[in-house]
Amino acid sequence: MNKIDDTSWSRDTIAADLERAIHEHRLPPGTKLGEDDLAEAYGISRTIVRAALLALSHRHLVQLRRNRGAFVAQPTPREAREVFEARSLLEPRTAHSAALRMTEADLALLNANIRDEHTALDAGENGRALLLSGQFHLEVARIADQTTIEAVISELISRSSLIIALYWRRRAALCETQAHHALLDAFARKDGAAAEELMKNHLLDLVASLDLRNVAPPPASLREALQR
Amino acid sequence: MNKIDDTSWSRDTIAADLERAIHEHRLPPGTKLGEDDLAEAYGISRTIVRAALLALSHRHLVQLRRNRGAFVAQPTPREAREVFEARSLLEPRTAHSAALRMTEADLALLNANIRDEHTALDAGENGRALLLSGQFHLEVARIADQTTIEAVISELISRSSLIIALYWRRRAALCETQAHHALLDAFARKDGAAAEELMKNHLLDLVASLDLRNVAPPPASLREALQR
DNA sequence: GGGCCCAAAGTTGTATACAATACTGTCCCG
DNA sequence: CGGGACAGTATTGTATACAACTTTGGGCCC
Repeated sequence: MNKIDDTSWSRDTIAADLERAIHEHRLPPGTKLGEDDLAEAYGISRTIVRAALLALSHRHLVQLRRNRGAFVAQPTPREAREVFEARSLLEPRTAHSAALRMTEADLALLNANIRDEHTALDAGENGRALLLSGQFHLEVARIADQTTIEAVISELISRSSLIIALYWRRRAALCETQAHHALLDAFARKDGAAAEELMKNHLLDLVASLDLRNVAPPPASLREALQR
Repeated sequence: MNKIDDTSWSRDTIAADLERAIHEHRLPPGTKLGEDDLAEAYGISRTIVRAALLALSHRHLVQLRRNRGAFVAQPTPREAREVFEARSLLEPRTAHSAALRMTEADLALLNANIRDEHTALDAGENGRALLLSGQFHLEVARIADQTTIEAVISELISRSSLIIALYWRRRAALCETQAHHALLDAFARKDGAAAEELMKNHLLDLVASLDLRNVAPPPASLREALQR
C-alpha cells in the first residue's frame, strides 16, 4: 500500500482522505485501520495518524477500541434509523432555505453534480457515485448558508454511506438521481415548500430502501464479527 | 492550579472535565489552554492533553490555532444564530417524542433538575445553574431515546453556553426556569404538541435574550483581542 | 525618539522510545 | 484428542526528546 506522497500529509488531510475512502466504500465497515500500516502508507509517524483516527471517531466513522485499534464503524440498525431521523429533522427545512437563496451558479453546480453522478454510475463507479450523491445534499446545506447545520449534515451523510454499505437492499440506483432531479426543479423555481417536501420524501425513500430488520448484526469481516 | 488527582485522568475524562468548566463559565471564551499548564494540572503528559483538546475542538468548544495553541472558543454572532437555528430544528420535535415516552422516573429526574437549578441560582452559583439548565435539555433528548440527536444537541448546548457568556443581555434568569416548568407540565400530561410548541418558543426566547448585533467582535481577554 | 531587525525564550508539532495490553501459537496435562 | 496455560509476537498507550514556529525583548541604525 503505497501512497505517492508529493503532498505533505497533515492530520486533517489524512482524516479527509480516509473519510473519502470510507464514503466511497473503498474501506468497508469493520476494516481494521492499523496505526503502523497507515503511518507507513502516508509516510509519517503514528502521532498524526492517531490524531486523524481520533478525529474520525468523533464523526462516528471510526470506532476506537482501547488497546485493540481503530475500525471503520459498523452502524447498528438502531443507529441507522437515528441517523436518518436526524437528517429528516434537518435537511427538509434546510432545503427550503436553500431554495429561497438559490442562484444561477448554485443551480449549475448542482446540475454538474447530478451529471457527474450519472457518469460515474454509467462507468460502474458506484463508490464515486455515492460520494457525489452525498455531496449533493451537502451542497444544499452550503447554499442554505448554514455552516453549523452543514457540519452536522456532513457527518450524517458520511455515516449514511456506512449504513448503505451495510443495509442497502434495492439495486435500483435510479431512484436517487430521480429525486435529485426533482429537487433541482424545485430549486430552479425557488419553490421552498416543494423542495422541503421533496427532500422529506427523498429521505423517507432512502430509509425505505434499507433492510433494517435487526436479524443481522452486521457480519462485516469474519473474525471481527466473532470477537467481543 | 493543582488538581487532586486520586483518579487517573484519561483523554475522555479530561475533555469532559474541561467541557464542564467551559459550560459553567469557569473558563470564559478566549481563555488560553496551554498544553504544559494542563499537563501539569492533571499530572500527565502533553500527549493526552493534546488529544483532549483535539476532541473539544471537534465539538467547537475549543479553537486550535496552529503553532499558537488552544483557546476556549468565541462564537461569532453568526455562529450564535446558527447554533440556535439548529437547535430549533432539532429540539422541538425531540421534545414531542420525549413527551410521548415520558415515565414517572423521567419526570422525577426533570423535576429534580429544576429544583437543583433553583437552589444553585439562590446560592448565586450561576455557572452551575447554567450547567443544570443545559442538562435539562439534554435529558429531554435522552428521554426521547434518540442517541444520535442527543449527541448533536449535547454539543449545541455546550456551544450555547459560550454564546450566553458572550452575548447575554437580560439579567432576568427567571424566564429560564419558568419555561422549564411549563415544559414539565406538558411532559406530565404527555402532551407532545404542547411540548413541541413550548420548546420552540423557549428557544426563540433564548435567542431574543441575546444581543447579537455584530457591533462587537467579542473582545474577551485584552491581549487576545489584539493579536492576529 | 521611532522603527526595524535579530536573538532568546517559550510553546506547539512531530517523531521515537518504551511500557502496557491484546493476540497467536505451542506445549503440556488431563 | 481436547482444553488450558504460557510465552512470544504484535499492536496500541504514554512519555519524552527534539524540531519548528511564534512571540518577546533588546539593541542598533536612521
